Amino acid sequence: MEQITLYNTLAGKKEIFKPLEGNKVFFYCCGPTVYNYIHIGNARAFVLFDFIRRYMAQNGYTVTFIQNITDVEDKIIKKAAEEKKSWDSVAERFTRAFQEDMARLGVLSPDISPKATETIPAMITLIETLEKKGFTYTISDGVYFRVRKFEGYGKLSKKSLDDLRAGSRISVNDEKEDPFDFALWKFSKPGEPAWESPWGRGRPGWHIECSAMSRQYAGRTLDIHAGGEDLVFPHHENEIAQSEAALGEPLARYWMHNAYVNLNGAKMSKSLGNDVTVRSLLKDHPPQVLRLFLFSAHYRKLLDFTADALVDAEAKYQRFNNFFHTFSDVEEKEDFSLVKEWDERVRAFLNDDFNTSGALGVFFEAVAACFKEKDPAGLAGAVKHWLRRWDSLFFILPGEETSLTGETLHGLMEILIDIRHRARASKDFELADMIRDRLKELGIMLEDTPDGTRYKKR
RNA sequence: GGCAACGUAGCCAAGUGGUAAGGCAGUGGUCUGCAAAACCACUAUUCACCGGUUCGAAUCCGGUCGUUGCCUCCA
Repeated sequence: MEQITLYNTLAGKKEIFKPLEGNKVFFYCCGPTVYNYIHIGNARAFVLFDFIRRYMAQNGYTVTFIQNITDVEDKIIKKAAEEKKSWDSVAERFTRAFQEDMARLGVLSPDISPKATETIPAMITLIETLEKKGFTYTISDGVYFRVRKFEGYGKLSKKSLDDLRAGSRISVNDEKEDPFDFALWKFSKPGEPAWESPWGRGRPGWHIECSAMSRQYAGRTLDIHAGGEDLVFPHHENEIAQSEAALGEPLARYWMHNAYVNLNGAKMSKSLGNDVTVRSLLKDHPPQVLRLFLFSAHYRKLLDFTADALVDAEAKYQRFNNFFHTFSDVEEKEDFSLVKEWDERVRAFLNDDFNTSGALGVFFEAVAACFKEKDPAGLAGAVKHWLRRWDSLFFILPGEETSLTGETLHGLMEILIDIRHRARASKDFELADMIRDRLKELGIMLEDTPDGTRYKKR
């Protein structure tokens, strides 16, 4: 079992990761609210935590990965009203879109993927417990959590209620005892989705679902609770408050948060309308390129999504592509002794708070070493095998079929290459170049090497 | 206004006490009919700035400036 160090937001520092019991890891990651297509910033969190989950699973931990789908929420209702559709059809459509985007990005399905609407009984039970302990009160539009009564409020985000109040921009609802009290249960207006509850017909508040689900599916304190940096306050702070107030034990031991993706220097956000969807990016870029972009910086560091950044990621992808293409005749073979040092460095980087950027650097060093070797066949075979193994986790390498497949096509290519060879021999470069240019238009690149001409599909 | 994070070459970025990984771009060369790919050489005596601690600091401490974010739904 690898020893992993990770940055725990709750502790405010890196800590050695130790599951509550043995090698069992209950890992909860906040999922999407399904009212729109996800953007590249959303994808950062999902790609990252899927990566971490799989790295752990491949290294001796038994991971149960839980990721909710928020399928009832104000924004979904709003979107449905705009489109004149039912709220549940909107939720269904974007749930499917989310799952498709994830699959294309190479993100595995969670072990458990509960929907908010399927977990309402557990939420009601939790609110009842809070009510018994005096943490709730009811006003005209819903049941609220009494933030002041929970002693540790602010321990995750390192904020005190008084600091927050000083700079508060939130509009104060006169009925609320404190502006930071939040809704556990919202009463429904006519036409809005509604479930029966002891307090009246309504729907759950946003924060309660993660608390209820993690309890229902893990049954105890989580080992890891993860999400984007913007969820620290108030979402995760509120989850902690309600869970710990109700159950008297920690909600999670380790809290992990990824930094944002900015768009040309400013925050990318669905609500600001400057988001770039994964769906649109996948039209022009293979998923590997998007993942290379996402892995290019440490996850706790801000990533700026720019045209240059995408060009950079494309170039990295091409570098790998050229490597596999150049050594396409070399058979992959397992020879760990040749790659041992690189492998240890990659592991050291990943074990130190999942430093994917450092790990990528090692991959490129290995690639460069193969190109530099005078007789690289032995090394390249081992590096190819080694990279492919890591790629089951990273998913950044080009697929196997970079050269044309199919015997007929191959035969045709041989003919064209032969004609061009003859043209060159008789110094008919016009013809030779025409063949090369026309093939290029089809996306087939010719390369003249000392061992003859070869081709690849771009 | 309050609270944070970050600031490493033209760009991206790793490195958190022992003397600057890696990728892209650039320049010169090798190879080529010309290319492509690849290789070789060059490209930060220096890590925003100013002090301090230390034998030694990009790395620790204090201050200054700058960027970004959170304080409202948000990955």
